[in-house]
Amino acid sequence: MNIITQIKSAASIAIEALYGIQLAPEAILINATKPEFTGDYTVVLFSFVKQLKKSPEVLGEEIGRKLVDNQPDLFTGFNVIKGFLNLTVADFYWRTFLDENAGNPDFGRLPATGHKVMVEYSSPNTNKPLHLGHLRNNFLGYSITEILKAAGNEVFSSCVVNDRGIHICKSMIAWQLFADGATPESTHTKGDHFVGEYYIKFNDEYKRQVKTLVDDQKLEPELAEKQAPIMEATQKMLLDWEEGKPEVIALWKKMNEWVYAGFDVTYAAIGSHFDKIYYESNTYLLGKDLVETGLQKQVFYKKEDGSVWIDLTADGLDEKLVRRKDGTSVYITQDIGLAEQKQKEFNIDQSIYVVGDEQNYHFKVLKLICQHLGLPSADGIFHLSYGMVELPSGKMKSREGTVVDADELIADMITIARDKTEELGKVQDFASEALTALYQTIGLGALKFFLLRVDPKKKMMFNPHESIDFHGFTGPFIQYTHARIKSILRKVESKEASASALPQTPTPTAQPSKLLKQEKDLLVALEQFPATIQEAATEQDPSKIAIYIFGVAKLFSAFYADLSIINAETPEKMHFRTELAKLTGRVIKNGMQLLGIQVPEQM
RNA sequence: GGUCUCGUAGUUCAAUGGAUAGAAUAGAAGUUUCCUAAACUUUAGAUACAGGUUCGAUCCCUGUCGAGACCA
Repeated sequence: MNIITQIKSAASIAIEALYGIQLAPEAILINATKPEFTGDYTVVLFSFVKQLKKSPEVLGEEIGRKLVDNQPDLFTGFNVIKGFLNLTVADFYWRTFLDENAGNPDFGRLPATGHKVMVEYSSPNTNKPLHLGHLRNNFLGYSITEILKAAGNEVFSSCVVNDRGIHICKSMIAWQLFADGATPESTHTKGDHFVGEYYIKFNDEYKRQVKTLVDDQKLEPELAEKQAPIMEATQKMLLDWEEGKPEVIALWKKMNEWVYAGFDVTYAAIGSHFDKIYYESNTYLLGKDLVETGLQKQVFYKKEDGSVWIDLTADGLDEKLVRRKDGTSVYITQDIGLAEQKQKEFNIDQSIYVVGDEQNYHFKVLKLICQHLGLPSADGIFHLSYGMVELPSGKMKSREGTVVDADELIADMITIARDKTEELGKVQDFASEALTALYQTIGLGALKFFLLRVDPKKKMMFNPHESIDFHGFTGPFIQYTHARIKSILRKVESKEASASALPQTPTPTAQPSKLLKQEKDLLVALEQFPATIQEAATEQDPSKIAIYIFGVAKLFSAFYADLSIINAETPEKMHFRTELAKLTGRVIKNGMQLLGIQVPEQM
């Protein structure tokens, strides 16, 4: 039981003893005490002033006195300022906490909940390479998967590959027209980039054809867009694909393979991993049966033209089409089918979709329809909606060439990491493979941390020239802190090794000294790790972890600047601080792991 | 037009209705005989505007202005 929970229940017991009124511990508000006041944690008294009919000052005095009297080994002092009861938690508590957890490699991990969760993320199109927006998606998806695991859930990650449809056909047509048999191998191009180039070629040619039709044949723009020969050919190819025409299918498979080979490289670099991959070419017909079920259950209704709809006006939305009059299904039908499939396949309680916030409406509708249909997992559908990554020039637009390519960005980050590291000149003793790995760790660490440190729900700004820093609230700062801790621990180890060669003198069990501010601040923060994981899992927000770990690293740096570990005043202090450094290093490592970021032993 | 989201230091981000609104960076000033200065310390700087609810509002409600997304 963590300290905040203990304070809540202790306060609840004290209040009942004093006033005979039962307050649920959860109803008591506990905050960390602000640094300008004495104490560690603060009970906010205002909320029960009315119920207990006493002034906040009197309440504070009485409750504070009772707490200290009841549990002198937990509370060693209190003071009341306005409506705030500041409590000082005993050194004994913090020392015990350290003793109990310094040797636990899984510190922070919560007990199993028995819940099964699926996290769907990444979901790329097979007609172009990944960009900065995908990176936010991938990092979030990976991180939330790790966080939910750490919070005790069984988690499956999945990815839905959008491998069919008109946009794929565009790349295919352009390849037929312009490639002259070129392949990624023959051009030494990464497969996804190779296919992406033909998607761009399609758009260029298409634009040209539309312009010609408008200028020369005076067609209306809308008509020209439909009648452009390249577009007509693409539409025909889509029909051929749906009919399974062998040469179209063969081309489609070949180009998709190129793209997957490219994606694999990127996924390996960023560490994305999926337990299950769904391909839309396999799943796009799912949900057709559910339309019939919905009609039978009268959740859906048929219009005169034969199209099928659901009326969501009672839920504050509008009417939504679920099957066209020609019998073809729409996007959402497939998603309903896939939701059902996931539930059947994995028996999940919760299904999380990491998808951009432009689809907020879509997922609201999806969940409502599943609920109306009575699908077992419907209430567990959760849209982890994240904001767009914006550039100083505005929104990224592939048509305008303002997308930040994922592979290029990653390569740039690694180069910057290399340059900065070489500048500092601390890694002469590294082997060259170790250096390569280090640059990758630092470069990706900087990028991942930058994208994960802000609330996913909010849109964020990325300035390619300024955003990535290696100082302050960044991944590399935290990695550096970890490297320093490891360095100290190595030194302590070698010191102990040489000391143990000498005859042992039994160390007298000295009375533990009073905790210094730097030591206690760090301990108080470390104790919050499990609670922070719980919070990040509940709110599905990795930024909670990022902010927390940064705070820990900063406290360690302050501690490190003021107090020596190896040359501590007494052996008892040296041992205590070594354990403290060990646990700090572990929290940093485990916490960064939840963000998908590695930490080096040395940098 | 309808629905929704967002406006916080120069900039990028925090803040379950609680104390004097926190960080980082950029700015100013310091710290290296001592465990890695990618660090530490000090300093200055912000809630778009106008009302309302509350003991207390960045947070809840209404309106105005501004940015964005979605649905037609």
